[in-house]
Amino acid sequence: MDTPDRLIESTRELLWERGYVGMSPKAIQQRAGAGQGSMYHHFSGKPDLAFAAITRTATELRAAAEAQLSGPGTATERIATYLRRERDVLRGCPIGRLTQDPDVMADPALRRPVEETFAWLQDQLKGVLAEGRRRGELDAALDPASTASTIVAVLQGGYVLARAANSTAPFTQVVDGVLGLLAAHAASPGSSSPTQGAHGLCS
Amino acid sequence: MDTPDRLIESTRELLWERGYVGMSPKAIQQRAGAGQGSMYHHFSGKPDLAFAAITRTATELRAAAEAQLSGPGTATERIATYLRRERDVLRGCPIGRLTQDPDVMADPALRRPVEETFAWLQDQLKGVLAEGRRRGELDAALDPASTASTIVAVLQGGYVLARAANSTAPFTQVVDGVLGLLAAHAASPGSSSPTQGAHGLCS
DNA sequence: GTCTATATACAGATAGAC
DNA sequence: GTCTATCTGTATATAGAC
Repeated sequence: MDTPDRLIESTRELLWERGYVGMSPKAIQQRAGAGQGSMYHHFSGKPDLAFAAITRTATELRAAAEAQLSGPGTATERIATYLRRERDVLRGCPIGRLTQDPDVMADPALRRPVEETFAWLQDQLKGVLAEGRRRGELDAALDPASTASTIVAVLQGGYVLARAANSTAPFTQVVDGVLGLLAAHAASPGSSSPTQGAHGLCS
Repeated sequence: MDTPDRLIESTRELLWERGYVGMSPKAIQQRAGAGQGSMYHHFSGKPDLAFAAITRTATELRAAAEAQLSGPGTATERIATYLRRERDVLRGCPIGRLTQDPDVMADPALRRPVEETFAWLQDQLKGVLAEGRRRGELDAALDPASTASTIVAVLQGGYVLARAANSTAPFTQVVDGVLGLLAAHAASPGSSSPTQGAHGLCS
């Protein structure tokens, strides 16, 4: 790995652990084993490095989600694969945490990949759910868009609860819960769906 | 409001906006209209002030939740009142955001009120759900504990999605979604509940 | 109680030698 | 490309006068 790469990886880790505000250039350099001059030769400064780090993390996250969501199996199975893949639950979501970082949200360039990643993820899930519905795997009354949002919200909230409790248990619990809900919306063979309202997993 | 109070309020705001890591003593003083010496006379330093601020915020949050959850109405109605109360959605959750703050989570004294608030909230919701079930308002198969966790996760995830999108719409959407789910678990009059698994809102 | 002075370290770079 | 100054400002206090 060359120096720019090590600097980006170092920045990614620190961004995940401490956020943009809690990360100093010095810490980036030390973790990367690079000098001051080296860092400023390859990058214009902290925002530039953060941009490279965030976009790389976002790209990886998309690639992973895409792999799991486009694998074999029913819609529900693929979503289960995605939600249950191995995660560093107690470290939190490397993209979701940036949402709380005032300096990231204040900078349009840094903010954009965060916003786009969430939009993309919701859209992917929506696509999988819509496909499941078309194939007759899922209840025709289920709304793909709001269900997708709810799944992402449960995921992000699961991280928060896990960190608050310093335990992965709440994360596992809510993920199991949302998957159970999805299972409850499997189309009953031979019966066109009943159910009420127009909301998310319930609609 | 006396000087210590103004300092605590100032700290609460900064903690909410910028987090512990992003908040300096100088900023606290300026916002409170207090001098350096004054701040260090009343508080031993940044951690001491943060502790006062966090516990105050936690206390207020509990009082508000308790008021809404113990009001009149069915279990579902009270939870709807709680979830739909006015919130500064785009500012995020003042307690939940601390979960991402490395220096808060590393300090047991600062961490405890965060952990306890989430535990308390889940327990309150669990109580309301259990009561609703006892009264026959909710499906007997619904699990109060995991449903409570899911509700809190959706709430916290809703904040994340809202901040990512810079819009309150995703928050409203997921809150409506989870309330719709709860409505779908209203005990059907005269029919003992069907449904599958043992998970959260679905169980 | 509040103010001003002082202090050490770090943040976040820039400049120029090698 | 990398290293070593150098620089301005802030972080986070402590000390002592008033």
